[in-house]
Amino acid sequence: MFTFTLTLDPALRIPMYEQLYTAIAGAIRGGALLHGEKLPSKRALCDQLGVSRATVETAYELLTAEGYVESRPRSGFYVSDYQLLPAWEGQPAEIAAGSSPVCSVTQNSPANAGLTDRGVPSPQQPAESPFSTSAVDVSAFPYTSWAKLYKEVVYNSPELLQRGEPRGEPALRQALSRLLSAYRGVRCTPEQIVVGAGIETLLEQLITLFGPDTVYGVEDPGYPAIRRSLESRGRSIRFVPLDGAGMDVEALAASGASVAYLTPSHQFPLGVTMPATRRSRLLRWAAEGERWIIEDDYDSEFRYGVRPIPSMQGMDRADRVIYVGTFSRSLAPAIRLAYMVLPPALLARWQRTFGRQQPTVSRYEQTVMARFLEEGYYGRYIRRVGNLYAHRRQTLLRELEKAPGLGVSGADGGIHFLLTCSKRTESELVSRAAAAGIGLRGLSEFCRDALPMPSTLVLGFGGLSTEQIPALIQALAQAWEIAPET
Amino acid sequence: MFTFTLTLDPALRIPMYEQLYTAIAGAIRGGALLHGEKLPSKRALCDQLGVSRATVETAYELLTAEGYVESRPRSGFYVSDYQLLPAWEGQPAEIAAGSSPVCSVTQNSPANAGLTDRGVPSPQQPAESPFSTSAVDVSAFPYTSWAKLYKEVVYNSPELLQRGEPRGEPALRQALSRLLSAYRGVRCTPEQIVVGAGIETLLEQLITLFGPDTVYGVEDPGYPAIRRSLESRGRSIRFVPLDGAGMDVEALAASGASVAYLTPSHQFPLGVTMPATRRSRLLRWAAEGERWIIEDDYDSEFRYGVRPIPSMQGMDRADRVIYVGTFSRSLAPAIRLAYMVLPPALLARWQRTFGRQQPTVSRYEQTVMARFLEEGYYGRYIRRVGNLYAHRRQTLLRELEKAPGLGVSGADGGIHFLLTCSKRTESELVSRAAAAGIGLRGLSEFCRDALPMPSTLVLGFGGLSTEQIPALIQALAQAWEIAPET
DNA sequence: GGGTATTTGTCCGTATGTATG
DNA sequence: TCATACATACGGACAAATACC
Repeated sequence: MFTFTLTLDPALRIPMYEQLYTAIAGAIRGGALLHGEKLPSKRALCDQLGVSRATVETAYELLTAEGYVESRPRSGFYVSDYQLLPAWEGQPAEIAAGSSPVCSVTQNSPANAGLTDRGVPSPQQPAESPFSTSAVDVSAFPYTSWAKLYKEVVYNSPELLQRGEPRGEPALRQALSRLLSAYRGVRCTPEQIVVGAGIETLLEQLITLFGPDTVYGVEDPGYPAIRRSLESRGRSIRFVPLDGAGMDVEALAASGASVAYLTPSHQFPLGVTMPATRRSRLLRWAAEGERWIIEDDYDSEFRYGVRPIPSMQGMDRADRVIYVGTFSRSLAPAIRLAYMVLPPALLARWQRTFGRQQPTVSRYEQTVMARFLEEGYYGRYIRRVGNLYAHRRQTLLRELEKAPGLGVSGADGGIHFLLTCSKRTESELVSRAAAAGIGLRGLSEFCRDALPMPSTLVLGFGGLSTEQIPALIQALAQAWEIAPET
Repeated sequence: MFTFTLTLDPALRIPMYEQLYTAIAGAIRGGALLHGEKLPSKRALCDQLGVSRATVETAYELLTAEGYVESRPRSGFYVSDYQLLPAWEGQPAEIAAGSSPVCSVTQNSPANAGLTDRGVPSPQQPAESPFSTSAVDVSAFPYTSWAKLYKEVVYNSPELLQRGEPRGEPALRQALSRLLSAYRGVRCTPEQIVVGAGIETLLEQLITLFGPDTVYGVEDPGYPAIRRSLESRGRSIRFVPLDGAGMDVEALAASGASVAYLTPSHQFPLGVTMPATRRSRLLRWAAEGERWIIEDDYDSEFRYGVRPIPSMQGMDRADRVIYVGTFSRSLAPAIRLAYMVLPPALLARWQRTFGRQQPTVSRYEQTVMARFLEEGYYGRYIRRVGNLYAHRRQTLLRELEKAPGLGVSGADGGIHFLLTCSKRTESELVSRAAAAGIGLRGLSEFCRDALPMPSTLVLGFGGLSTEQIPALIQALAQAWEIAPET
């Protein structure tokens, strides 16, 4: 493939074959085409340039005669070793001059040269913290099965290359509705399910559906990504405080918000599970008016020795809950596949607004995921990773118990929890850990107005390995000077 | 017994029988109701829903007419074999929205109420039109190579399961920048490229970046999907007329728009290629203020015997052009992979707003696409399909020449063109073709204020096979009564 | 790994415009 | 004015090489 632009202008006085010759010869001299590279075939190039084959042929003949390229019959033209060519410094000036406008090598235009990755603001998250809350263990990912399914799907489903259903593949939505009904008590038909490339994509759609004047109530502390999405769309946000049972309903009602974004099954970042009574009160709040609850069930797959509480969506009798879930945490962050369950009324709105757009997820990967679910791969994988996490979590908690003055909460499920150390302030905890080379995030980073618990950190264990845990915890204990004598 | 929830809301603007019809039809399509299952009896259902029997009867009649269910007299209504129904998925989105059962929910405005086909006794609407402008020939898709690459990528790149770069895989952006430079004269670094799941997704991001008060100028006639995206986001739209060279610059300037959405290389639907002079004037308009041009190059891969004009982005010296492209038309509609090239100033904004979100395209498929490009698969495939299209187009034009009074325009590139038949009005052309079983779309469907050419149709040939062309054209000529004596 | 359809360099006939005689 | 030659550009046909299944 050429990395430079070829433009022929028949209006010029220079014959086109000569323009072409000059451009390619210049590219070879300039190093844009290296020894051994294949030129486009005569037909490909004449099609691309919109000229006849003879034009290209004449140019290639010239190049061959000059020794720039070699013809390998019935195979193609290849750039010959320029080093062995006679020196070209003495080229006539007019040819060299003619070459520059025709063949512009556009590797790096000067205007853009200064704008690299470092020139723009990048996420401030510490590079690779072992306790990152977004890390996920993918070591057990069933590569073989996934690739095998993908291959089968590609081979056997040529129709998947054509346009798909906007909401997502019927087979996947069918599988999802079964999964959600069985494991999360979600009550829905496949019709109500919408698939999208990540929760952010789905949230974008919801924001559009709700219109510009909707006021959103979000958890404080809560998910920064949600706030960012709402802010970038210019929406009004109310930061609603939490208590030990989750979002404060009175505060929510007083806030004037009409859409509440919740993580009831394992609140992020506090980790509390919302009890049924609070859920009922929130549902009642929603049922009282044109109000909606977005239930983000981002990490319900992993529970440790506690009974799961069914989703709020399943308790809802007023059709005010939008259930949202994702495979990014249960399978792998790179799997951009999320889903939401829309109440009928919203579904109709969705159809009006997005019912003609193509889905944002590859039909191939949707179908692979459908089979991954239907054929039990997913269930087996979740159990396996769940055991990994359970073991890791147990090791972690046991090690943390050894150090005095540490408290753990929110560890009933998911892959993060809160760690409190009353002996130091939060910023001390963070900075001392950083000095020891361990990136940590304080709870206050997730708070807007409220700071419910002092000296608290948010620790993820999705990216840890069991072996490194004792050393890590000991390092932390030492950094915080709370280690027991060894 | 239904396994899904039926909720009728008399407060909605949609007639209750239609709500009922939509719910059941959707359930059948989605697979919640399977072949052979018995629907509740009319009496049972009307009692259960608290509606009159006439409501249920009308809904059941609709379902029967559409072929979803079959009435077995004195026994009940049974779900018919959905597999045997005409393929709904392949329908062009705009047609599907008007007539397909799922989307009829969305067509509930009084103005459109009469437009649904429930009054039509014919059991099914025309299958996908052979002349659909969104159809793409995927018969030559290299399944084996794609699957092989995917497998290799999955096996050899475990890191792809982790979070990726928000803009997209560096390898892909590198390959794209090379491709765009070589074939479209786009001047950019890989850093400026952003990858997303379809042009709509990228446009959504641009709409967010430009803020709520930006006024958009779109081509009239033009792309309905673009208007819909802008409308659903509540943006101000100005419909700017075209002349033979593309968008009217004076009208654009007078409209007060600050962002222009253009398809310069093969205007949709007119098919005209914007000449360099018009491009310069538009670029000057943009350079004069805080203005932007979105250059949608959806179609540029296929050209027939004409020299390509490099992209406007490549001519732009003021960094006001956002270049947008997609693989949905060149590879397959289901490949949800589009890209845009952001000018440095916009890139910084993009980073601030979206720089932390995960990309919307699977890292696996991104990497597969990168190798697909780098290793020459893409180039070979494009040439192959291009030859297919060229042959098909030639057959088509030759057949059309046989019939007197037909005029073709905009056929220099892409996979659609305009057909004019001065002997009849546009609606006559459409309705007579429909009566002959051939779905066609008139140019006026794409017009908002302007109707530049009378008696003109927009024909796509991506979904045709060469063999069927003569018969199809003959059928059209007969339907229009312009056939020469045989 | 083997079979087949496509691609590819090459050769060749043709058309058009221009210069020459 | 006409004939000839040449430069440039276009496209069909052939057999080997290659890509795809």
